[in-house]
Amino acid sequence: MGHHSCCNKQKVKRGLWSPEEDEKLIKYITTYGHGCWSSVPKLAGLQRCGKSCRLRWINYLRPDLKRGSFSHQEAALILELHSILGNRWAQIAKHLPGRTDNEVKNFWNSTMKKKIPSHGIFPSFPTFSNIHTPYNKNIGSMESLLPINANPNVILNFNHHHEDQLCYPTSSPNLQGNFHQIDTKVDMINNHYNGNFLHIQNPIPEILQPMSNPSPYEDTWSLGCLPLHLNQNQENQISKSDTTPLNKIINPIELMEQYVQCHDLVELEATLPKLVNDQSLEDYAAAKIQSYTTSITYPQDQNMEDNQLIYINDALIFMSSVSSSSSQVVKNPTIPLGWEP
DNA sequence: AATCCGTTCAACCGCCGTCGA
DNA sequence: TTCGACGGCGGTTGAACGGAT
Repeated sequence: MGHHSCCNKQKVKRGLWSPEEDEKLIKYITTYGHGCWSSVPKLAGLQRCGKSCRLRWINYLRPDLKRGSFSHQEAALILELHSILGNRWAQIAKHLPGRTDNEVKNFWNSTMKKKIPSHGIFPSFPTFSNIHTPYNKNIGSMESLLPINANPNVILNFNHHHEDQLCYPTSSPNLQGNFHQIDTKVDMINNHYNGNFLHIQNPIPEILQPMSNPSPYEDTWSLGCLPLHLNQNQENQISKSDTTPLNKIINPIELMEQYVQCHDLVELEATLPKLVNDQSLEDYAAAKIQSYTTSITYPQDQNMEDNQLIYINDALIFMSSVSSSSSQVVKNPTIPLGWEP
């Protein structure tokens, strides 16, 4: 187990920091600044390695840190950003004033991840965390592009009208926006893989638009849906993964491919922005979450706050409905018990 | 009161990218 | 161009804590 070079030269203390050590570090940094971290321990009179000092300062002692639990708005923002950026905690934390990457990561792993149904129905909002893209070095094969069940926005609807038909939830403006966003993500993936995947029209093709315009909540996940028929392979794949009708969710990429095959879509590359590098993704993410950040910074903006709460409500309601395998339509959404940040 | 067990989160580890000699 | 120092990041660990039994 090799230690960082600065730790090898001297005997360093490890483990939890004592109040005395904290005091020394605070005193030194507020007086002189950290400069070169490797020299901080010696100059501050600490038996720690520079890296440990840096971590302690950044994650715990910095005066601008916001302590305490995460707000609904912050949780919503993390959810959204994670769907865009994957496990890039430092990037996510940049949009959360006073929060550190470590804090966001811990919050995700201990609170949010846990509350997402563990039976694989839907690990998170559509995420890049298991996609090998220029933005995320994590993985693997094209098979892992998006796991079956990964997309809450594409579900099989088993209500009275459309049994065995695949439906997009379409009526919630917030989710509509989210779905639109997925289109762009898919296009980003397409671009990265030299257009091997379909290209999707933007705006969304008419057939994917709401079939009616019901109230924002009432029919979010069960009505106003578009029937799409599955081939035998998809049916088999779904039936292997889950036996609960409402929980049937399929790979959105496959769905889109099938959609294109069925409707002979013409490629409309020019209609979508080309987001192929890190900066583009950052810009995209920044634009996408601007309203959230604004509201966090200026919580008195009630409209913004409402929008965020509606957004997280949508997300949480869906998670709740999926995990409970209930086909009941949620008419008066509230954050389910235990989902408070 | 003692023990067990699950959760949280501070801290560590190892890897990677950058920079300067 | 190479190499070492360093900062930054994400994944993981384990101590501390709290609730259940």
